[in-house]
Amino acid sequence: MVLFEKDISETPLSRDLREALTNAARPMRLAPGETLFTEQDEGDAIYFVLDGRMEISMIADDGRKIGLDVLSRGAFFGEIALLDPGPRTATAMALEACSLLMLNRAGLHYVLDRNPLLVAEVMQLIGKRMRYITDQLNEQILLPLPKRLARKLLRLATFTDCGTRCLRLSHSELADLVGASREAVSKALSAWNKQGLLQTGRGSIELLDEEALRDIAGL
Amino acid sequence: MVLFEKDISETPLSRDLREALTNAARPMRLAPGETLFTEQDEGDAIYFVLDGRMEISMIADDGRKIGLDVLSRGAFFGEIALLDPGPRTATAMALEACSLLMLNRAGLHYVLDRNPLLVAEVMQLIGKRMRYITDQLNEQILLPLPKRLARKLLRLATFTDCGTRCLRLSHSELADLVGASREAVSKALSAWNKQGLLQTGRGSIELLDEEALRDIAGL
DNA sequence: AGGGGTCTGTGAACTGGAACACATTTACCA
DNA sequence: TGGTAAATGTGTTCCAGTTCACAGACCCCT
Repeated sequence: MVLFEKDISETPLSRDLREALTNAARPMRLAPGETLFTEQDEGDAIYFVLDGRMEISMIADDGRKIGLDVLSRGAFFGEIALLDPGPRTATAMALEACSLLMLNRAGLHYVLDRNPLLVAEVMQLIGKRMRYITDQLNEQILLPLPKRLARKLLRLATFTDCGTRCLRLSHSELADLVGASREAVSKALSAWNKQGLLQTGRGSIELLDEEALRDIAGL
Repeated sequence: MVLFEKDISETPLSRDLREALTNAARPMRLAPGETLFTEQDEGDAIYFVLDGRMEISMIADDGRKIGLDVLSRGAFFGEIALLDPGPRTATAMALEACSLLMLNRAGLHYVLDRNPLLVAEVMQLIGKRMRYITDQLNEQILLPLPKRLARKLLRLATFTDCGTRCLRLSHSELADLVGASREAVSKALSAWNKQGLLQTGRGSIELLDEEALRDIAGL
């Protein structure tokens, strides 16, 4: 599929669902830079991220790449082709070494047949994903670049060992994710850098003043 | 939810599903201009359009309206709150007198409990809807106004009694639907009018040269 | 008939962000 | 320890599309 929620683990799966899925799913690993699938590929599996970061993106006709999301532990992706047989709608690539859990359609139905009570929970998960996608749609269309960027930063930042929140992405990756040019992103970031809202470094950004960023984001 | 497919009837529901839903659902009518629900409303029902046209839209913080779709016979909407309890993500209003079929969450589960074989079909329908939404997301972000507009025209045009394809929407409604200003839409339409691709009239547009439009749309 | 309201056409000015064009800086590795 | 590629900073130009500002056109209503 397409747009993803980092915090699947914050709205955790029920113990039952988690166990059922884990039993039916197959673990797998990807090397850094490895492509799992591409738009138009056939495939009917959903994947859960156990470790590492996966990048989901689409390639436009003119070659432009749109990053849809960067997923880490707890997130899932690939649900569209799982539910509706047909080509994948996006490309999934490992930004770093990743460990995934893979469940294909047969596996899903195996689980649900044996455990009909889980149907409702799965449907709710899907509903949540649809909510998320429509939110993205809005933001992309309605919000000006600074807001979109601030939101992405807040969404994607993860806690480091030293307690600060930061993210490891280049300006151009970030630009893909917010649907803007690399230059525009650079300009915004260096402005915020000067104002002390964040600290940019080659390939990484550390959030210093989340409050102010949230403010810019309109949250 | 959000973005809808006119052609649910082209990918028809199975006879079984259709019957099951019809039995569990409740028919209802809306007067022209009547609002069925608004963003933030509570509600857990999905609706099927039997007759008339429903407009689905979202209101941005700044008051701007984004039209998401205009649905007629065969389409459904409201599936997000059906699957995931929570506020509605869009507003549904009747453009004209409408006749709908309403099915709430309890109804859905009633149907699926009694008829587990339908689970797979329902999931596939949802998957299709997700495909559709992500397509829209792309188009909105990637395509320039003329392409978006031409696609909308082709998508929304319906056959009239005299065999031509036309649509009954004002320029500003159309502008909302393609995420552009009324003026920009007017300019494009009157240019195409002059070139003979279509025939504009107060509140209606008749497609004359679908081939050329498809070409502009990049299809 | 007339008159307000909603549509539609079309200009002119403005603007966010893209595209282009470089100058630096930094990492890394041969 | 240079050398090269990637990542960044910043300015300039350009353009699609918005906003603003009107002028007709058409519609319905009393």
